[in-house]
Amino acid sequence: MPHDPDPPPAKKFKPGSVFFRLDKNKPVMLLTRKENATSPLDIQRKQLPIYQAKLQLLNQLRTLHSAILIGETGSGKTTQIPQYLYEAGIGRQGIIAITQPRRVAAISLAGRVAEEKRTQLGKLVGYTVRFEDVTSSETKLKFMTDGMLLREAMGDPLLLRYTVVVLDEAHERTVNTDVLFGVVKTAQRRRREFSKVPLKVIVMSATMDVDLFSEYFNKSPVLYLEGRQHPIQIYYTKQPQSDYLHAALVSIFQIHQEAPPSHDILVFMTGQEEIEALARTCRDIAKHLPDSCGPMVVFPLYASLPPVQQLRVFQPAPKGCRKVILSTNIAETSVTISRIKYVIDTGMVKAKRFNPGSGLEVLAVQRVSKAQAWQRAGRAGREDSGSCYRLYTEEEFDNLVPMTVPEIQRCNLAGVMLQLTALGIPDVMNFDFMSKPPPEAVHSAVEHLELLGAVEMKEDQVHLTALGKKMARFPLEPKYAKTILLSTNYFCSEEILSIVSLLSVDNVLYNPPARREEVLAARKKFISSEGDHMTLLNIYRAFKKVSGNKEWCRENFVNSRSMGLVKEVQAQLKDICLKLNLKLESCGGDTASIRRCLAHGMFINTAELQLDGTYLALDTHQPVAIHPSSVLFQAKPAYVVFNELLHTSRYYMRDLCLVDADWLLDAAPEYFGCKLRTTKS
DNA sequence: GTATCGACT
Repeated sequence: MPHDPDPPPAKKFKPGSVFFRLDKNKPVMLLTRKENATSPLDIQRKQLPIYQAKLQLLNQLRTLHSAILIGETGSGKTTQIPQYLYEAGIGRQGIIAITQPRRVAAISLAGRVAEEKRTQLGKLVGYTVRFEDVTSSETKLKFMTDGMLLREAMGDPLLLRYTVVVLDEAHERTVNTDVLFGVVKTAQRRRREFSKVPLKVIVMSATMDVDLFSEYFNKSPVLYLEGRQHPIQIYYTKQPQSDYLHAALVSIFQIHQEAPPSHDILVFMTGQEEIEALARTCRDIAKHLPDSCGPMVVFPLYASLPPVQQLRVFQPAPKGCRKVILSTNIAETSVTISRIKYVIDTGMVKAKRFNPGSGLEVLAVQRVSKAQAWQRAGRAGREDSGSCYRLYTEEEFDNLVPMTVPEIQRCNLAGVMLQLTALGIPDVMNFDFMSKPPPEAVHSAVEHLELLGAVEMKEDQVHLTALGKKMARFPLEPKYAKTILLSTNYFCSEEILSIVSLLSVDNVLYNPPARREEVLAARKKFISSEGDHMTLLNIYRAFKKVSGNKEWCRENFVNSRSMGLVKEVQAQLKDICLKLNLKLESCGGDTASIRRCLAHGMFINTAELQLDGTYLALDTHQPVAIHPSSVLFQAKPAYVVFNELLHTSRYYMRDLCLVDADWLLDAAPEYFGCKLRTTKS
């Protein structure tokens, strides 16, 4: 298909190369691309690029223990390979698992494959994600989130129910996928040692960075598949841009003035605030454009946006009107929008970094990696050829790091280390990670688990305690699991379950900066002088009182979808408590019991008011401050425990609870022995 | 007197 790129509408750009994801010099199994969406399913299946390689692929996969499969989205690899294996009788003794980093992907892929197999979802083809298990004893092709397979591995480290594990989207390098790499590799080796049914591992990835995968899985062969990516013309700026927001604004309107109105624009930016600000600016400018230009609709897109507003980005713009979507990296992988013709890439992203020394995560705006820039560009070529405008020079692009640092190397490892220990991995400190996290991060995670009483060190080996074994049952950060287990001592498990559920769900509260006054007024009636935990609990109680009424949620700036999730999490945690034979009680209005329990569970995060009015974190002696979003911001309590430290302009404590010094001493007498001012003087 | 990218059990 000859490709004639559109002329660049923005004069200050210069064209780069046309973007094809696959390296043409590598051996590729397939070539042509046919498409006919109206044909029956079985014909559609045969028209997928992968079909022509079916026999070749099966011959290889039949004999290999591990394989790396490289292929673009659209090659059909995720839906077809599991079916090919099943139809060829490979792995029939057990289940073929296909893991995904995201729930929606697992669910929709299972639906698609069930349709192709003409069976009811949940029979031959099923899926398992948190809160939803659509499988049965007949299920042979099981789509699941990688977090779910990890959970299953805790009860069955050899994964004996499975004969094949397909790890999809491996290039995303999520924490769970990275841990799973090690878990399946270990299971595969041990099953061979114990002469069990072999476990076949197939790693599927979109990138060309295959050496690492291949090397890790015992030098397994790499198979390449042609995708169906449409060509995308890349443009770079001629000069470096000092202000990417301004550059984005100019580019949007240059495209708007020159391109046909049916061509939608997707702009990648870093966060909610700048997206909302640019959206306002765009709408203002669009109002004052000459009639020749045509109207424009601008939609922000980010994760904390309420669901109703998120759905708007999928509606086609009215005829003659251009759609512009300003998005965070949510549109890189998680949300796919059709009819995008132009991508504008600021080259920036907001991402977590981890400082193993302080044990703190920092959220910082930084440059994207090359792989991420290609991923963004690819969003312009899903149905047809497209263009990507990079708001940086080709030289700047060349200087980007090739790959985003895997998340496992920039996150807090406490949960991961507890999980690995609970899996019975013998030497977790030296776990065979594909990309090793910094040793300091591993050490501080194990120390944290020791302080919580989840593990003990014996002869340089990490051993799970009885408490740790219980903690690992909860799908929570270890400190929250500990707090739940403690709550029976304070007769307030019901309340703690609610609080922990609220804390473990993101974006429970919606805070649009433009409506700040309204938000504050609405929050006022829930505020507790005892801190943020109690305030959250008040909001949750009010939410339940109105049975989750959506109107109430909107009026009170509460995210109803997140609150629904809170309820599901709470039910799941309660279920685990019952299985552990914990006694669940409510303390009613006795909030001191709740705060006592929080003090005990989170004593590592204690801050003490100093004589000069500042606060000191007692574990690190780090000066800290109360975050202005806390309900205790104006107050000066002598002692607080907090959920997390946020490092921005200062070290801010977030989610605070007022506590008594005595409670802390009771909770950890040795730890606080001479730490508290009240005991020192 | 501050800002929360994105997933998952």
